[in-house]
Amino acid sequence: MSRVYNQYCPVARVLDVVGERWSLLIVRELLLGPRRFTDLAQGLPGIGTSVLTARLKQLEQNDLVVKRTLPAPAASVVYELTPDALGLAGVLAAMADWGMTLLGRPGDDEHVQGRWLVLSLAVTTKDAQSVPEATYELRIDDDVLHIRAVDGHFQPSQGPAPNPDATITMSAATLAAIASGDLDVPDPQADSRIALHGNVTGAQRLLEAFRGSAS
Amino acid sequence: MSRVYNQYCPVARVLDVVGERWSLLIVRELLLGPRRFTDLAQGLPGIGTSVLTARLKQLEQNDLVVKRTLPAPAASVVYELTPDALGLAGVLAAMADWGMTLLGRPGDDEHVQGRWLVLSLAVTTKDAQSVPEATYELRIDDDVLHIRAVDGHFQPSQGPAPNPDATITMSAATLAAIASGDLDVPDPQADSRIALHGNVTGAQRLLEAFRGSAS
DNA sequence: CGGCATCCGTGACGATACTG
DNA sequence: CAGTATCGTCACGGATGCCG
Repeated sequence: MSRVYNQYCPVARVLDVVGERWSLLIVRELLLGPRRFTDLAQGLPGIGTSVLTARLKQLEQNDLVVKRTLPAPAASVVYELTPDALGLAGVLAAMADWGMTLLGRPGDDEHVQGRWLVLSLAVTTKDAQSVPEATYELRIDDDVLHIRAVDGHFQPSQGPAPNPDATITMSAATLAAIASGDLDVPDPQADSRIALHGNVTGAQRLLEAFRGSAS
Repeated sequence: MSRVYNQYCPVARVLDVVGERWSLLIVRELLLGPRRFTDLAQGLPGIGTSVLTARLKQLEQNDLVVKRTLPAPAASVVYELTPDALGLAGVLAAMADWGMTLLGRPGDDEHVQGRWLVLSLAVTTKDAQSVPEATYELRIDDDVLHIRAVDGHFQPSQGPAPNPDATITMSAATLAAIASGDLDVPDPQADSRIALHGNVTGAQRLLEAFRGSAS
């Protein structure tokens, strides 16, 4: 069993459960929806499969993750968060909030994945109510995910949206540039880096809400 | 330098800075005010002085902690959080919030310190506005700290209060029993475990606000 | 190929002893 | 009191191999 702090303290209890290296990043990955072992591994560059196995087992024992076998045709296994673990969303949100101020611009040898940025931007953006209620599908490099804007906040999920009102296609580097404030949201007609379809003005509002969050 | 994730992700950035073992607990200790090396060590049972030194150095390099030499008579050195680090209060609060649900009751071999509970209770209690605005001094085992109730929330700090409106004396075990919901706040006249002085009804309200937070 | 166990080198951690 | 030095142990990262 893992090292525990043996302190009767809520903060220490949290660290007992998700304080080891990689644990919270696994939760980050699963916050966008269930994932398979291999997909988790490639969303966590450098983790090593044995550590991933160990962490998933530990999270399972603490009822934060369940291993579920997909029905018939897929014949695959996915890991997903339990309702218990959804309380961790607040912790991740607080971390994303503060981490935005540390973000700067991507380093040269640094991994960049659209899902990481989208998740953090979705939970930290303060003026989500300036974005029209709709479903926005985002295609960022190889990632496909979507954001539902409802009740003045965002619900991000992985995968394509069933009925997207708008589609946004861009590279992770471009999204990083927007988040860091380096790039104003340009007129998509004039800028080949961003392609919008469907509800174009809504999509532009979404990107504008993201602009400069990491400054 | 420590292991970093090399991910352009706000959450990973936070973990790069405070993700190692003990780091966040050091921040927890300092959230109640500046502390000396030895006091930090005894607030973090099991840490080992070399690790504490290493963590303090790392936190210093990231401008989260400053080492300050106290004026004349004290001739001592304290560590305190920088304004940058105060953003971490939100992270700790979110962790305390979720950790409360994991807390249960203290284990046999578990360390219990009043300051840990008071800090978490102070930042997570939802109905702080039911407590009269005042300064409450808490003496819990060997810890002395105080809470200012203002604007419907609590500001906890270590040490005695200059002008306490009320004083509460109890053991950490008793406070744990209240937090876990095992112990209703008793009439202090009838219960020798709790001693109240000054604004007794205000102090009772404070304890009632804490009751059952960890259930 | 996805999921996981195993082995190994390196580094982080925990405990204790020691110094200014 | 405020650390540094040392050392045994454990966790991590990377690679390999097994098995459905």
